[in-house]
Amino acid sequence: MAVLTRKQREVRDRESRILDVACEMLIEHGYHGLSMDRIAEVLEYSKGTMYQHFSCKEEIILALANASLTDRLALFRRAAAFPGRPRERIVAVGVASEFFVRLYPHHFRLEQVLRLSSVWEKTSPERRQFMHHCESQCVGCVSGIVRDAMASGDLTLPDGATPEQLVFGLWSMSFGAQTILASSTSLVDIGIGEPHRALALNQARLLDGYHWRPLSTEFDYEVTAERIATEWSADETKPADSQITSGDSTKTILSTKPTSASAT
Amino acid sequence: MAVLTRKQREVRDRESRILDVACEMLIEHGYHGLSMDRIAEVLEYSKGTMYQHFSCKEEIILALANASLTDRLALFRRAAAFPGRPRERIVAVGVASEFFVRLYPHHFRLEQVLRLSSVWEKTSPERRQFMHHCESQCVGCVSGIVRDAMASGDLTLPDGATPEQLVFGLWSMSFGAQTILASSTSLVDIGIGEPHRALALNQARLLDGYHWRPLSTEFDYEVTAERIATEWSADETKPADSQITSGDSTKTILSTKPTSASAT
DNA sequence: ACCTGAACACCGTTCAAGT
DNA sequence: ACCTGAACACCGTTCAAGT
Repeated sequence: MAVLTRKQREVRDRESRILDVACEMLIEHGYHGLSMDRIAEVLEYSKGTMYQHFSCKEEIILALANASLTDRLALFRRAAAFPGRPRERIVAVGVASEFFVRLYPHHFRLEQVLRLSSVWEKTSPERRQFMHHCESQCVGCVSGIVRDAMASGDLTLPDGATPEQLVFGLWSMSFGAQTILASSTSLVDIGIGEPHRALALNQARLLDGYHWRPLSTEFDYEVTAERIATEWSADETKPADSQITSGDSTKTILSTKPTSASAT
Repeated sequence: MAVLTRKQREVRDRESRILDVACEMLIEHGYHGLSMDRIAEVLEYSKGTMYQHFSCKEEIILALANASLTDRLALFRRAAAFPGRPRERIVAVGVASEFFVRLYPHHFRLEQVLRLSSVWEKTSPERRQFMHHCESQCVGCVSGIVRDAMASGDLTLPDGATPEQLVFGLWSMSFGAQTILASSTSLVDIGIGEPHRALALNQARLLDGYHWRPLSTEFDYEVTAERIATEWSADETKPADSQITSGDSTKTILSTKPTSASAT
């Protein structure tokens, strides 16, 4: 294996330190609080040096998002590998999503910023492609489960409907709920006390609407979700030092090692 | 009624002209393309004058969003007043949403920007409150229909579930789909050819999951949707001059006048 | 009373000059 | 070869000076 030179190590470390500081700034002061000036000032580099790592401010944001998305993909893959009936595996994906937002509470704010066309257009094709790769792989994970369900007879899609359409339903609902949630508009005064639970229940209803067996009225998926959650939580060892620098910090949860067998 | 002085008229006209130009800039060049400098330059006002109308750039964006939201509320109210069974009225709300995105294709980009905490925090309480008013009224429209369905026996919510939870499901799915759609990430290569149709079908499945009668398998809501759409389209007279200046331009569609009776 | 535009503080980005 | 920081163009916002 290639051993990095001292120089290369320095460069890599500096890059991760830039990302760490940028992430903190974004969490603390939002999009407008993130400035190249201030990152350079905190790290005591010159402004010019920043541009050797990232060609523009937007690239930093996309790099941060890609870091979280990599871990999300790992979580989704682990969920898809959950041993159980397809609908239980979908529940596992839901749990994975919840873990993800807990692990990266700031991620949805990154996505919000990146979805602004004036931001997106400034990013590099390479990083964009990586992001799309993660996204389509995540979609692929879920639509794979859908196909398994169809193969096993648990699910029969109506004429004209595709697995992707169903996945789009789950995705848009989850994405919408998380975005509404993240942007602080107090949901409580609209009457939603537990948004995460509300999301899970609505997703279950959507799948019921597709007649995906066993229906949520025939099987208690909430206990499945809790079992998966406690199982995965047990794998969380130490909270770890930094979120961005080393993907290692959360490696334990992200591995796809087999979990205990599930009830039918 | 109070007749405006010449001065007052001038001020009001100037304000609407500022909003018009700002809207164009946002559509054309995105968030970063909107600058106080350039608005002032186009309208040949001084930068200082801008701040007599809007205390900051973000206020302009929120004012634009409030203008569209006012019309959305009118559309939702008209939809809620649709004469038919509750589930048909929900379909009418869906059609209203589609009309809304056609009328204000830029609106979701405004919301995206406003949901950035660093933007939102700079806006005035008055305008924020107006936005929340519109939002909660829209939610209220829909949850009213849900309650009607419960009263008429078309819908029985499971223990612990609230009308608001169901509305949250519809809302998050719609919001998520529109946002994903608006931010250009080509959905086609994920396998979603007609996103709007996919959204409508998924919403129908969600309501089916709640056992809201008649189920989409028992009744063809697509023809209901088409009937409402053509009916409303007939009311669209002239395309009108400006979107923002006069709410009058779209008044015809937005009125809540009774429509023709619906099939059971 | 209203409007102006110079002035200020802060951006992102570049690049000639250093080491 | 790499790093620096002055310089540039462009922001949003303010406010003393005008009319």
